[in-house]
Amino acid sequence: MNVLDNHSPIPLYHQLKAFIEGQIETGVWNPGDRVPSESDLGMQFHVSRTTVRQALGDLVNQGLLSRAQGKGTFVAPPRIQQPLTRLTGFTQDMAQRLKRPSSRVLKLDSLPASAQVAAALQIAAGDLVVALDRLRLADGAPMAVEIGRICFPGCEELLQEDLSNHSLYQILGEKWNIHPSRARQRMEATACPAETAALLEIRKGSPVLHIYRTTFDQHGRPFEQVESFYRGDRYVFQVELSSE
Amino acid sequence: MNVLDNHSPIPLYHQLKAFIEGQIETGVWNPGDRVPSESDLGMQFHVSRTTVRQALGDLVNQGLLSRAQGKGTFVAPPRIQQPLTRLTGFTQDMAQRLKRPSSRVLKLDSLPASAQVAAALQIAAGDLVVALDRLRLADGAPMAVEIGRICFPGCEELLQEDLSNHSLYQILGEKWNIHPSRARQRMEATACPAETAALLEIRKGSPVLHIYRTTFDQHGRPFEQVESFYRGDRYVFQVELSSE
DNA sequence: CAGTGGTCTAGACCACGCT
DNA sequence: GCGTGGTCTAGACCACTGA
Repeated sequence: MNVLDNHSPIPLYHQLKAFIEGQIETGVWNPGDRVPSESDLGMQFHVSRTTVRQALGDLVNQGLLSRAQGKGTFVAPPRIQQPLTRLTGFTQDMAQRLKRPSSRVLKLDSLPASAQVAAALQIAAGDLVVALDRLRLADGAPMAVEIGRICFPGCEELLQEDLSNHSLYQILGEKWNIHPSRARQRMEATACPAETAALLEIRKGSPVLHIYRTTFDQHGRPFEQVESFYRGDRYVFQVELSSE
Repeated sequence: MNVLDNHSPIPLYHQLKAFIEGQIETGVWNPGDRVPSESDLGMQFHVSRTTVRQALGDLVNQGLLSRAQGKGTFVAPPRIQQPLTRLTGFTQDMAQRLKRPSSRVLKLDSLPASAQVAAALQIAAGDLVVALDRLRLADGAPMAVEIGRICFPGCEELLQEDLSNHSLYQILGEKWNIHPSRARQRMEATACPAETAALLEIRKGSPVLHIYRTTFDQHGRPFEQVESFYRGDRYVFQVELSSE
């Protein structure tokens, strides 16, 4: 039996945590098992119940254990924490769904930012931004219309890029070292406007998932504002929510 | 000065936490300020230092305070990474949007689970679940229809509860110690079916945000499967995405 | 009922940061 | 040196669970 070392500079509750983590990692204790009671652990390791509780409390916070009054302390189920929602562009999103992405560029231009876009991108209204509008297809069928406004130092060179066949995010990463790291997204169900409906090959007024996204790079700077219309009958958005 | 109530069923450290949160929310204590020392708080509120530490520890975990050995405990800077998407029920969601939530119970019954619901709740098809269908209103106007299926040991007692005037999640927490901690949500834009449209006071076929959610408690057990229809013209869903 | 975790006390000694 | 938080003890009573 592992014993705790009173003279170690490592606090007793840290040593106890390490012991418990070991028991779980090596499979001695399995998910759903009840771990020894607080008094048992205290006696076994010759520490007070308070110290045991400090160790257990930390592990509960990390999600490794869960407590139930009157019943005991249990090994928590393994964390699935692969969030369903990763920040991705259309290309990667479709790849995850096992669909072949492609694009038709509707507009690629440089124009002054509207007040709303400027606010999102933290620039002045009227500053030049790159406008990139694309029809996005999955396995050759229309999936979404994206209306993008992009702004970063040197962004006007984007106008030379081939954005029909290459992922915007891939180009930004390779040529400008800009990596999307965070995005704020607003989503609602709306009736599809006529012009967009024609591109998506649906009837005007059909339900579409209407998304506004502002995307931030690895330094927290917003570089892109996109408005998208996803066909309601073809696209399901999944998200994992947590209470913390 | 606020004093703690020894005879309240609310633990002293909870009361102390509430006091401190209040000081920060009302701006009496500001980010960067040092809060009174642990011994000071103990003397001021006539509780032991251990109890003070329990309150402070919780608040540090929530990110509201930060500690520095030898220096003191400080009000933490407001978090930038405040995820826009918290796992909440309708009641809390509306409160955050500064709208007054209310409900009309459409159905409260016990019935056998469909195959799809059973799979989500990890039970056998045909096992009894509580069916709770509600029309949800914001400031008195229809906002969403929720079709809920709930299952946990003792769930049939839910049939006695007043679910028109009380939050389901609040009741689950108070009476059964069930706390939503994680949820998986699928969302799409659909045309509203006729029956639901009548309840929402919109035309049949109007765009609605159609959501399927499975909610898990603090032990990782699924206890609820809800299908919701939110009025597209009144509800915007916000989510924060991250690349990690 | 016995056993569990939840809360709480009144101490103690230590490591750290400042002055 | 002094005040801070960090660690730890040896108790106590409570609420809850399950047999």
